[in-house]
Amino acid sequence: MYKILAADDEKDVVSLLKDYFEMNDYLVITACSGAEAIEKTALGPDIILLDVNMPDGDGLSVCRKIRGNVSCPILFLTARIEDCDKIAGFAAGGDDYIIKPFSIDELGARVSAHIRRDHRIKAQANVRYFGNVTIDYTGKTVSVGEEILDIAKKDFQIIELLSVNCGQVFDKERIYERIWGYDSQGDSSVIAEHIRRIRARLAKFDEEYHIETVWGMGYKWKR
Amino acid sequence: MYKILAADDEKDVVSLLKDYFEMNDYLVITACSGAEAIEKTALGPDIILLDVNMPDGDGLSVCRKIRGNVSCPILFLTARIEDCDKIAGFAAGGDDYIIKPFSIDELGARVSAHIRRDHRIKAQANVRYFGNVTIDYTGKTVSVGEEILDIAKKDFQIIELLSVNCGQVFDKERIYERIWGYDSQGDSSVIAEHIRRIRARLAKFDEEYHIETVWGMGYKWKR
DNA sequence: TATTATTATCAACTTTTTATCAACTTTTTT
DNA sequence: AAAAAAGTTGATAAAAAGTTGATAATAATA
Repeated sequence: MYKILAADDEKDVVSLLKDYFEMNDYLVITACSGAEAIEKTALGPDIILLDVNMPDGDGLSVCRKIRGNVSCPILFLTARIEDCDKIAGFAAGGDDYIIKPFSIDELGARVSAHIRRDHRIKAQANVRYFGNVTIDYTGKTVSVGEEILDIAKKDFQIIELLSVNCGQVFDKERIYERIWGYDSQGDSSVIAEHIRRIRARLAKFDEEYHIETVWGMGYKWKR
Repeated sequence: MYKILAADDEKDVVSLLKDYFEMNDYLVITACSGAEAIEKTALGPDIILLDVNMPDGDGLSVCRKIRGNVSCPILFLTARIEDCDKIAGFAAGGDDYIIKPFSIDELGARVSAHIRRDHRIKAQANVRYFGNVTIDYTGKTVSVGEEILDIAKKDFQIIELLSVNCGQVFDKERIYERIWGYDSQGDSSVIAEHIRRIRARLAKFDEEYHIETVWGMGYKWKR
């Protein structure tokens, strides 16, 4: 299930987008201001629909901050053709824009195309090596030396989150948000348990721990 | 404007790459041998396209020298599928490979994806250096030389507050407000104790004090 | 120099956070 | 439907962090 972050200050537009995409099995995160949009990038959307003219701050500075947080494609929504040049100048490789009023199906088609393209690109070159441990993000496997470990889905997701952002500390709430979804209310012991199992699996073949506890702050992946 | 270093002994390939990427607003640096490629890493490319089978020296030793010079992603070009394993074994985190013959647009897409990803990662790494002391605000670590110190949460928060606002004096109440929160009622000896522990940890490996007492006023971080 | 206010140090103590385990529920596979 | 695997929960143990108060040391001031 793909996550869409839809940011627009017009409530009508947001709710239209929400209804439409939820009907099509997307998970929709909404934001009604630039600031809110920037915050919610933390939830790791697969694509961002972004109105370029929101009241707080000028559009492009919001974009720039968002670009700093995520690498997913951004689809800019604009009511003014004049903005297109500015957008084009700003947009990164995978980005695109659409002019209001737009056909919702047209938007839907583009969204799905962009997500697929982005995932395809990201699916390439998708193994990393951490000492003895090899993680294949495409094949969803973790191996120590020649040995391929049995890693359950949630466990793999945690490994993925931490190892991709190697060295960065994630507290339990953050982990919960990213993997279970932002609205679930996390029990910290759930994560502790998953971490324990991951460590147990890794330790069986590798003396390295890889997931390090940072007391009071969370966990991080060590290479 | 991004810099690409394109290294291949086949002139045709090099000029194809040069034309294509210059058309797409990249600055292209070319090299026709391993030695030349190593030299030109000094120009600080954002990505390196590297043919693994160049005549001078074996491919991987060239790679290794390049890796020693730069931290940007390397995209290996290879004509032989057999090489892929070797490459995979050598490649660092952000690297990738593509097999000849390749679609130039596919290559273009990957190059742009890799550059963006690499820049994003580098922008995230949030470290500062104070003499011997390195503070990683993302990884929540403080190190003196090679030695990573154990710093507890509150201690780290104090270090963070002071070092980010290096040179500025914070009295104890201010520190309390910022770290414990406005409503908590601070005991000055609590902070004194934390400061003591921080100093003890730093002093173990570094003669520098870094946290300076300003009599009657508070504490400040000295670089 | 004596006095006072401020800061430093230490060790005992309390609280918070994490680890571990076993039982249980849910989901997936056979 | 049964079996197996994955995921969740709560109780308890263990570890680490945080706090406190008594006392010593230090700097500023009279």
